[in-house]
Amino acid sequence: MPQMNTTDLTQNLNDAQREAVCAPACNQLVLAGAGSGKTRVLVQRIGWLIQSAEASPHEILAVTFTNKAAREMRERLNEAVGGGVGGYGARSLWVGTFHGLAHRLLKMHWQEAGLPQNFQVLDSDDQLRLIKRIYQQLNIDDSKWPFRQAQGFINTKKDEGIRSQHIQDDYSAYTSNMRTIYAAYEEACERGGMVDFAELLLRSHELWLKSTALLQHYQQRFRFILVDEFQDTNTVQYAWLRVLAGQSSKVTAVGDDDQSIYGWRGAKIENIHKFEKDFAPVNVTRLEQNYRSTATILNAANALIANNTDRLGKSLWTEGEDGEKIDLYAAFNEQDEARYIVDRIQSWVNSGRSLSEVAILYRSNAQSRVLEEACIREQVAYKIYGGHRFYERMEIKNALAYLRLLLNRDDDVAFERVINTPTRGIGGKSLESVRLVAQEQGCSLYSATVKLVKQGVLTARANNALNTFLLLVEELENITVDMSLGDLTEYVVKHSGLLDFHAKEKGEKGQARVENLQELASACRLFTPEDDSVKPLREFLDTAALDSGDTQADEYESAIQMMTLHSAKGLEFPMVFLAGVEENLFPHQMSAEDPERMEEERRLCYVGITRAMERLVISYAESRRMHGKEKFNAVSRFVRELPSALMQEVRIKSTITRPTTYGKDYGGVFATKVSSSSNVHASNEAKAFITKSDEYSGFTLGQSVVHAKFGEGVIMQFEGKGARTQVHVNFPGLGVKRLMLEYAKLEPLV
DNA sequence: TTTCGCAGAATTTTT
DNA sequence: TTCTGCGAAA
Repeated sequence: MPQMNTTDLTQNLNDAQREAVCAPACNQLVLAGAGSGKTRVLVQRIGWLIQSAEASPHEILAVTFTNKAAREMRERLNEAVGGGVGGYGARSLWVGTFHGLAHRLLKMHWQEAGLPQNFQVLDSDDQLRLIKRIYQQLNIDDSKWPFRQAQGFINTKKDEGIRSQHIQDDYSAYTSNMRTIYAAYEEACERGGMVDFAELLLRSHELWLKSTALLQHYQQRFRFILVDEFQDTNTVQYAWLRVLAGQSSKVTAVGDDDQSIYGWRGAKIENIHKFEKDFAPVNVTRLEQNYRSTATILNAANALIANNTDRLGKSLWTEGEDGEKIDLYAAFNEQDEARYIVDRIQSWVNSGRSLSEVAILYRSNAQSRVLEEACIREQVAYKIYGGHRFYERMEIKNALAYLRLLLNRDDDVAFERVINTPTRGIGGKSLESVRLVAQEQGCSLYSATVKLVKQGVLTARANNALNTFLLLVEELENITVDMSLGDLTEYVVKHSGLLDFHAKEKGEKGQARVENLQELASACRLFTPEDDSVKPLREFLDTAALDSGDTQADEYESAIQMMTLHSAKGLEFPMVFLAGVEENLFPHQMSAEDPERMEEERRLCYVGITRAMERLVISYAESRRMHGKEKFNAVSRFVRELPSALMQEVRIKSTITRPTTYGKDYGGVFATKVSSSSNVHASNEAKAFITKSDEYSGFTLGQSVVHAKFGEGVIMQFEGKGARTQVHVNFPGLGVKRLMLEYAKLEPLV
């Protein structure tokens, strides 16, 4: 194995980075600004510990927040330290997410943790279903107490380390109701051997406290603990860490208070402050030199975030160039905004740059649609992140539920999911009887069904349907018992009837679902079990529960990336568009009242700006369709907080390129574009214009037109189709006029 | 039991 | 606008 020496490891670091990497064994807090080489420091710190013989890999624990970050860290460690021959390298060192590590511990020590060996991890969807069932059981009115409220309540409490019996009675109906639901939920999880995300953490924290011997073992083992994204830790995670670290382990916390954007998920930004006290003495290092963005972008980000209070204080700087100013575009509406953005992207491509260097970031997913449509129109390849993750898709969850049932008949959540999927004539009535028996006998739904069928008290039809289901599950297990994981899954998907069921769904949906189910089977074939003490299926299901499955994302495809600001954290792009930067949207309306949430919105904006390496374009729409209604929002306060010296407003007429088209009704000639942003895409555009002109009879949004009476104006919106098309035209000085296109006699202004 | 249609709601989402 | 969930009809 090639041995790297210590100088090699540190020679490419700046002073602050080196200080963090080469600090003697101590507790350290690394405040790492955006783009300051955070991951690198983390990896090199571990490398340094090992190479300076401070620690063996076996004694190091590295914690991240996402599977992706964990994977990346592992890869980079393998490069830096070596893959782990004879337990020396990165393999014997624990790297994982809080949840992943907690899961691993609970798997290893299930007895001490009071869990069945084959406990099942519930994702939030499973959790919600379980809660709904509990409502039925307890006869609670969900119009008064929404399901989501109960789910939020339970998760928040668990995140704070509070179990149902610890909840103080404040004699309010709310608290007593929620406590009852929480308690029933805990009981249901206990009975079914189910553990939700928050429970993984809480349970393993309790495991530390309950089993001193175990705790001591791990305390002695993990002499060095490193935590990434420390600003995102919640109360249990912090407590877990603190207990594990004990008196002697050294903790390195890396984070950025300015990038804390998950407060609404229980993340406690205060944990950074607490860390300094609880782990004193703490060596604090600030990484402020940025290797990502231009000085202009950084200065804008600094100016923005300076409006927040209670910061630990950090100011990014770069040795690099000032770069271009930040463009600000005021769009007429969201359509115009999308068109402008796509237009800019085309110029970017025409100047020889790549699509994959571009990202469009927005506050909420609903914004993606218009952008997506604009991309389709102009034939710009795009990829949207977010939405449903692979393992959360309905068809996949259905398939997994069958698989879960094969391993554990008592998995009530899985049972409920597939008892009538595909529909087999088991409706609410039959299910109700099953639930009743289960409740009376304190057994799972599956065994209740078995009992019920034996008794034969139901109608012949219901009895028959239930029995068919039981037989199906048994048969699936018997036949697949010796199959490989891939064959097993394929068999189950097919013979459970799921494949046909989803294939029958109308539209392209069915097709997509079938493809996803096939994708699942191939994921199973590719799956390599690591632990031969358990069935591969068991291991696969565990992985699926904790992994969102975004691994297969084809990263190398040349396409622009569209995502929410939240999912952009940790990424960087040469060209970034921040779209929809308007009051009520960003900052979001729902954060308007609470100053703390407003600061979080500002941090979100800070995250967005600092994603950009070279170019940043901010846009907002003067009018925007939201929830089907036309809204007029002011430009975001965040824009006003950026120094105007760093900005340039894009002038509509001079900068933006606007195609003029004449539809079929006007002679069937497609005029070429007035200005010159693209030749390459000309044919595509012509194609796109056919649909456009059909819709708009030859006019396009944002186009300048002349009206006989009102004079010159700009088209802001179309309404309706064909002869009944209405146009909204903004005439400077006169305001927006709604006109019937047929009678308005508008002339295009070239 | 299933399916269809209408009313009502509608951030962000690492695990 | 678009999705979800529930109630009424087939």
